[in-house]
Amino acid sequence: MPRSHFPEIRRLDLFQRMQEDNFLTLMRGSYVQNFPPQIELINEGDPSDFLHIVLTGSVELFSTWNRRETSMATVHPVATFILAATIKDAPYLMSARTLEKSRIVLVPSEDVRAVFEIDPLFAQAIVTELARCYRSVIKSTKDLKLRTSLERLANYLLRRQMRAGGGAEFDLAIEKRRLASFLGMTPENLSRAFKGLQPYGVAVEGIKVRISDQRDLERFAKPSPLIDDPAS
Amino acid sequence: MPRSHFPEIRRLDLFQRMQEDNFLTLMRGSYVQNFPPQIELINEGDPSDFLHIVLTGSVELFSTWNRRETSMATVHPVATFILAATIKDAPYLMSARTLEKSRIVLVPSEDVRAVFEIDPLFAQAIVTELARCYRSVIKSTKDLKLRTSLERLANYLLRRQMRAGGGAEFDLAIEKRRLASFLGMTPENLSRAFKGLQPYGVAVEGIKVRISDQRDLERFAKPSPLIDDPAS
DNA sequence: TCACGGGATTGATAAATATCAAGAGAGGAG
DNA sequence: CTCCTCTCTTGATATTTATCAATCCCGTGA
Repeated sequence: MPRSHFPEIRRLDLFQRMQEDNFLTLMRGSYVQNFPPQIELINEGDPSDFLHIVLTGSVELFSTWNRRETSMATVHPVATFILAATIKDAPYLMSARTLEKSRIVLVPSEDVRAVFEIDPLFAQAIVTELARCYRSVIKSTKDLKLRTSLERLANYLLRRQMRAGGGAEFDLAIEKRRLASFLGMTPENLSRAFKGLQPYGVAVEGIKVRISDQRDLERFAKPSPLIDDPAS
Repeated sequence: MPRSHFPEIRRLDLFQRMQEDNFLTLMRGSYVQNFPPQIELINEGDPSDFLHIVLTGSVELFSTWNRRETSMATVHPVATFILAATIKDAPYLMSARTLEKSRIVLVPSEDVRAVFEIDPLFAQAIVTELARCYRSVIKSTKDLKLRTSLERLANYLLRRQMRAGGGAEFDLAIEKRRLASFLGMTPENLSRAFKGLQPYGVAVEGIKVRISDQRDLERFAKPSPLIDDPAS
């Protein structure tokens, strides 16, 4: 594990405030690996041997049941995933695959748990991170249960727009088929949903989205900080 | 806050291993209150002033958006709720109302955060609890996205059955209208879903459920520990 | 340049789910 | 005990969403 990666990892909320020697302990046991696209890193149900950190590329978290599959989240650099399983020493609940060529750090779960027990600041960061993740999933559940697919898409676009800087034009971050799955619908329906948002001033061409009437779309989408604000 | 309640609270995973004086600090600042049924304890969006503990009765966690409402969970004694908001000092994401006459302990969030910072065993318990909650919501998301309403009901019944001891006959724990909302469907559809499970050996009469052909129902429901096992 | 392959779109149809309206049943209050 | 209320159920219908099949589009690589 080359030291050159330490700074960007150290900068993560999770590792920022922990003791230096504990951080080094974690890094010593870790290793970096490059993966091609579409590689399955994790299979749900497997024991959680590693905490993963995405350095470059991107990773999709997804789940399957009875030959169906659904996209749960996409992880972009630099971020960790599968923290809860690591902490609980429980099987992964989601699978993970690379979407593009990706550089991933693997931190042995055992080490994470060991350091967690002796480093109060690390423990605190873990609590904060878990609470953030928990709240984020609750928001997504509310999104799923309280909104129609059209409303979900509208709010997704507004969130994306915000994250892209707030301009009228921005790019979809992920493939449409994946977006469809993430939003809990079929690709066909996503196409139709995009059309359904045209009357509210949404135009899509490839991965380019243009919101021509912000006010109108917001009046339809009715975004709420208790569902759509990732910070709250 | 009468000392008589200390033991049952102390027995909760969250408080079991923490230092005695810290526990007493928390209890000193807390108070118990009795609420009639159908009282709104918490309104989503409010600042999280208290960690709540249900001593008796039961509490429904629910969320609303755009005049729609959905049931998120039911909390039975003895258990805490709204831990994540308390820890993050962030607004509640869910509302809470009593379902019956209930005795609730209110622990000032400030105290919880303060003790959390000085008591490693308490911090550890919080991590475990948050990880458990997180995983439980992930399971519920998978349930929602990967299964039809009929499949969700079937698996819900199997989970209930398990929790009730595994016998062929058991009681529904909650009202059907609430169950419908919890499962993400309308009460009308829940009625039809129960009928739809008759061919698999499910009979319902009021709150009594009877599973006459366990094997058959399981073959249809295809329960998975990664969705349905609360312990995993 | 052109064929290839995979995602995206479109249309037609089917299935799932919600809505609306009415009626049945059960439990609580007086 | 009886009425009243509220939930639950049922049927009819509408809406939403999925499925299937065909075609389009676009980037890739020979």
